Amino acid sequence: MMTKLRIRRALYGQYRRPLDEKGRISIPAEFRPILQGQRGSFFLNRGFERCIMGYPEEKWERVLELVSTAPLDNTNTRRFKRTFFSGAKEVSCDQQGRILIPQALAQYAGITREVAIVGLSDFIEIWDAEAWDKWLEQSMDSYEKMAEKLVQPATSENKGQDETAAST
Amino acid sequence: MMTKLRIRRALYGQYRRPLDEKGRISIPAEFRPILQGQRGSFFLNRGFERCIMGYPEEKWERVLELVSTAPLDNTNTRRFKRTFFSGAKEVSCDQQGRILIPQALAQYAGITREVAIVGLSDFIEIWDAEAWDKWLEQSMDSYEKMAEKLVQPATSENKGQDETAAST
DNA sequence: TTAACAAACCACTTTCTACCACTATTCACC
DNA sequence: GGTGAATAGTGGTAGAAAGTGGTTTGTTAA
Repeated sequence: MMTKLRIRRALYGQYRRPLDEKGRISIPAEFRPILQGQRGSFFLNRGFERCIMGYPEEKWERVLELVSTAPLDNTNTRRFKRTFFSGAKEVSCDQQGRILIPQALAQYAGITREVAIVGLSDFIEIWDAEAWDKWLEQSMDSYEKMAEKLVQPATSENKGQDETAAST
Repeated sequence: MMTKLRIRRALYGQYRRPLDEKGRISIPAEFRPILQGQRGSFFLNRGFERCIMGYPEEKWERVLELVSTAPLDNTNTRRFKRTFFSGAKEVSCDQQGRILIPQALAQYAGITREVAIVGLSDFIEIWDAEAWDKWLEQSMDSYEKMAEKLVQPATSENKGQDETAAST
C-alpha cells in the first residue's frame, strides 16, 4: 500500500462537458474534492470575459472580503454589489457529480450546448465551449511572450529585445 | 449562550415572479428562512434607484440605528425620517410563502406585472422586472472594470514577482 | 350595515431534486 | 498489449417541494 502524501491539490486543466436539457453539467471528478467545502457546496458568480467563475468556500470568503472592503464611493459600491450578488449562487453536486447552472449565469456566459471547465489553481471558470476555443486561440500569441518574460526576467542578453517587445 | 453553529446562509441570486391580481408575490423559498426572524416577518421600505428593499429583522434594526444617528440638521432629518418611515412596512409570508406588496411601494418601484427579486447577501431588493433588466444591462460594462480594479491591487501571491518586473 | 380590503388557507399545477440505471472510459494487473 | 474491475459520465424518472389561483374568514372604515 502506498503512503498518501499531503500534497496541496489544485485545480488544473480544461475539460469539456455537454449541457443537458435540464441545464446541468458534470463537474470533473478531479475537481470535486477540491471545490467542495464543509457543506459540500461551492460558489458561482459572473466572471471576466463572460465566463462563470466557481470558488471553493474558502476562496469565496476571501472574495467577499475584497468586495466588502472595496474602495468605492457609495453609488458605485451599491451598483457593484448589486451586480455581484445578483449573479452569485451556492451550488452543490448531485450524487453523479453534476451541478445545475443558474439560467441567469448560463445566459451571461452564452452557454447553450457545451461548456469548457477550466481549472485556475484555486478556482475554476466555466465557459461556453466555442467562446473558450476562440479566446484560447487568440491568446496563444501573447501567452508565449508573457511566458518568456516570466521565465527569463531580464538577463543581460535579451534585455533589449524584451523592452522592444514591451513598448509596442 | 447558545451553540455558535454559525451557518453562513446568505441571500444570493435573482428570481422572477409575477404579481398577482391582489398585489402578492411569492418569495423564493431559499430566501424565506433567512429573511424571516423570530416573528416570521421582515421589513420593506423604499430603496435606491426606485426599487423596494427588504431586510431581515436583525438588519432592519441596524438600519434604524443608522437613521436615528444620522448627522443631519433638523429640517433634513425631519424630511428624511418622514420619507423613510412612510415607506416602511413589516410584512410576513402566508402559508404559501407570499407577501402583499403595499400599494405605495409598488407604485414607487413602478411594479405592474412582474418583479425581479434580488439577493444582496444580507438584504433583498424587489424591482419591476423590466426596470431590473435595463439596469443590469447598463451596469455590466462598469461592473467588469470595477471588478478588475478590485482584483488587481496587490494579490499577495504575485506581489514579489510584480515588483521585480516593474523594476526593470 | 355593508363594502372594501387584508389575512388565512385550501387545492391544483409545475418545477425541481434526489437518485436509479445504464454506458463509456480509465486504470490495474496479468 | 489484453482483459476485467472500478470509476466517471449521461439519460431519465418519481416523489417532494415550490409556485399559483382562488375561496373563505376576519377587520376596518365609510
